[in-house]
Amino acid sequence: MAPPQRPATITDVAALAGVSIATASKALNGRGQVRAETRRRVFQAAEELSFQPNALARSLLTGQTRTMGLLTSDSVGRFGIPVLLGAEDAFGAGEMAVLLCDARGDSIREQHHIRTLLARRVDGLIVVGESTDPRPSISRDLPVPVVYAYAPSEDPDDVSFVPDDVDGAAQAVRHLVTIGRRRIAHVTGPQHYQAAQDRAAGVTLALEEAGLPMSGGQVLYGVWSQRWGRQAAEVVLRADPEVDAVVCGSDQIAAGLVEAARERGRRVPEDLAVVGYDNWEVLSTETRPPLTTVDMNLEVLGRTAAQHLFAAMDGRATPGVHRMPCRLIIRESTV
Amino acid sequence: MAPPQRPATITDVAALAGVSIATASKALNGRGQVRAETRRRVFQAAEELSFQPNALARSLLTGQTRTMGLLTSDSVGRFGIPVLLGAEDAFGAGEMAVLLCDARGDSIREQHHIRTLLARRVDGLIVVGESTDPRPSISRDLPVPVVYAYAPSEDPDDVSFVPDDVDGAAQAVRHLVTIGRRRIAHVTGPQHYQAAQDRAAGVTLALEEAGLPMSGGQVLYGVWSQRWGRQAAEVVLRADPEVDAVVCGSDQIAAGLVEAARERGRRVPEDLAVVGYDNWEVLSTETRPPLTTVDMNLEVLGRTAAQHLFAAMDGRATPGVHRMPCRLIIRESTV
DNA sequence: AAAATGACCTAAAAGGTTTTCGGAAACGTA
DNA sequence: TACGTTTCCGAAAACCTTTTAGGTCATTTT
Repeated sequence: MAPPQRPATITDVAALAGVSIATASKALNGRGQVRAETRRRVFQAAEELSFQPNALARSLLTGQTRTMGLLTSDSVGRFGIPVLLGAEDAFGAGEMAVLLCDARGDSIREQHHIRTLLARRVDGLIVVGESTDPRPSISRDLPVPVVYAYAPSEDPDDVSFVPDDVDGAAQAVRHLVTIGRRRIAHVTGPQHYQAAQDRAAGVTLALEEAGLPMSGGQVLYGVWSQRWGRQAAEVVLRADPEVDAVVCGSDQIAAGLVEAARERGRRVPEDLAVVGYDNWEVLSTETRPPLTTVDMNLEVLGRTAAQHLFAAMDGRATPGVHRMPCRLIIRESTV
Repeated sequence: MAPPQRPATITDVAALAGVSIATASKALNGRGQVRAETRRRVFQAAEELSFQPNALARSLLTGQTRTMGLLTSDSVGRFGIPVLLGAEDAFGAGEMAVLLCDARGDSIREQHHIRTLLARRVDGLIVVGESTDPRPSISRDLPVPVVYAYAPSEDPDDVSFVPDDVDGAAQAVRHLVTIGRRRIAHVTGPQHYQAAQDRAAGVTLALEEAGLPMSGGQVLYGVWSQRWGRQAAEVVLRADPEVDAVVCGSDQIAAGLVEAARERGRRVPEDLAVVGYDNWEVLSTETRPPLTTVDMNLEVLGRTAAQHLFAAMDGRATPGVHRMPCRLIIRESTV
């Protein structure tokens, strides 16, 4: 009556069904020759004992743990989560488990995590960065495949997935051109960020395509904050009072810029169209008006990285930096 | 010369050191009697082969995986992450690993995750909710201890850790009273949320303590958005034009309320002091002015939950709902 | 009737580690 | 020399599952 303290093993099942261990295993896994009646008995016994095969024993034997390590350097949140969800989707639901480690930007801690993950015999590793700046490779001498997401590896022989920021920013500009804007400025984060450089490159490229100058004559680098967005509004408006659109390097910057621009009497989007970046919904849908913004499709990126890790575990890896397309989300901040 | 394809086992180490497997194991783990010279030889062999004990085999034998499952129902982010970090801290760095599962609010998926986590023989489970509303217990008949964080279990025999929202909101009001505010309103989320009720109760309690009425006569329930904060600003100002402070149920509401109040000519904090809730830094430090807000200490909560899980794994559980203190972060939105 | 086939099942090995128990030296004591 | 003690080490069991290589029996073929 009382549920067994020790979980049931296949030995218990076999005993209850009156067969050998081997037969029980084959019946449960649908392998080998086993009579229908026998199979039924085994299943019934397993049911009765609520038997759950011990994944450790199985893994020890097969050499496959069906577990991947997810190594993040940021505090997981912003980029780690979409990768996690994507990874869960990529392998059939619950097939694969994810061991999560946060190195908190400390490479000693990272090394330590790598060691314990390997001791647990994970089948593969996904390394998620906190920015798109290239990071040192960890793949040297590792016995399992590694895929880098968001932050690419410095080693071109590794497999990396990053958002195509150049194209994302270019899409934003093309959209603004389409709706008739001609004096377009660009406000973004610190110049030393790859993301800031890429997005600036995309803006520049698309402006050249359209034969337009950059309003204010140059990209405005700053920090990734709302505060800088507010400051930048003044700079932009002073440099070119006729400016009719701004592409921002992040939704935070855009939110600040919109707020400050409205206070200075510019209507958004009528006088000034504004585009953000990240589609961070808590910001981009709550500003007034809601922001047109570039979505980096992080869930798709995460899922793709996971799928690729799966492929790499089968020995089918395609090295290099893969740039994943972004998509423009059009809301009311651009007509 | 070439590094071995197959990772080294203790058998390899023992062979290289010229001892038996048992001796090698004892030497490496510092157990049993083994001569210093022998121990040295074993360690050297292990080093040379960069031996890393197979955690699967060890777990299979000892019955301890040093792994816990973290089961979230929201999309991990907002509440799951602090708990994860706290959990990592609670067990010595890297001692314990965390298997992360997101049920995405689907109880079928949750059941499935529980099964696979048990099959992997996790030592314990932490269940993280997305609101403080009580949730169904999963502890019935589980062979491992379970601790609930943020959302308590409906079963009072389970162990739950939740923020003390009543006291958190009361702290906010007491602070406002201290700085001389006398007409205090409360704007919060949907009434059916436990969090909204608790915070409203805390505000009411503290107002009664101070012998003050609630500005507007009643709590304003709405939704947890910035948009509602903006609407609520008008309601509050119309209901009591002399209102001098508002306690908000979330930073999002507070951000919207501050923005709208300023547009209607009220200076914050001179004319109207505003307190948020959550200390969601991306919002609370970036508004103008930065928000005084209630921090739920989620990392402490997570760490405590993890420590308690550790205790429960040793059979020392203290059932019940534990309310963890919040702390008021004072910034410029209150004088 | 003997041999071959096929259907169904089982014993045993393998995977890597820890632990228990006993054995073998080396040494001191009577 | 015989015996007890201490110190160190090794054989083997245990954890639980999957798979391989046979083995047994009934049925069909020659």
